[in-house]
Amino acid sequence: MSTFSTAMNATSHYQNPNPNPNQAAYSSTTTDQLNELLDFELSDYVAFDGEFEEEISTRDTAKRSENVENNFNGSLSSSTPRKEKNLGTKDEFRFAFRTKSKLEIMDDGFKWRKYGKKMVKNSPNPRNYFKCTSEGCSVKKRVERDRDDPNYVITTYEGMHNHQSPDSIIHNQMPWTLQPSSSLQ
DNA sequence: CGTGTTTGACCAGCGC
DNA sequence: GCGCTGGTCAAACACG
Repeated sequence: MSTFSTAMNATSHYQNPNPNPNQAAYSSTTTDQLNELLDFELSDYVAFDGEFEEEISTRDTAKRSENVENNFNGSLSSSTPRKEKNLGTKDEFRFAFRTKSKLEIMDDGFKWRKYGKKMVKNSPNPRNYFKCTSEGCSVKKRVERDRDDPNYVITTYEGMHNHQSPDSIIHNQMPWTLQPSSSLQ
């Protein structure tokens, strides 16, 4: 495992979970503020570079601690590491975080098109696959419920947006503001 | 009719 | 080589 960061408990400095280099930093909003605005809790997020490709959801069940509340806490690696297929370039950015939400679909300001849904091993919950619908933007995200705690939703972003969030342009809001979206599914 | 979702089929990587 | 698994495709479908 190489570099990754867990910053959930650090509400003071907060990185943009939406890997978009076009976006400015929005340091003025805290998770508390978000939690008030939104009906979910951004409980954990993990950014990892190209070398750290192990998926959260592939954590070995047998190795799982009963203390789920520790979240990932730097121990995301699975005991059965599975080499993932090349993401195209090693520069491909991946980013996962976990939110406490009743809704699986977060409106993060970008427009997503669902292109797949799959039951995955070791999880009773299906995984949903989304692509950014913006032309020329190949960012993908995966959304699934935490098998340990169905109250949590695990979202994994893959790639960088090459455009601005339509929502941030129109409403000048945080481009990565995650909002439960009742309009989707 | 246009847009987005659903879902079964298909493909590639990996372990045995 | 074969089976398992995760990821993607695309036709069919639903909905406004």
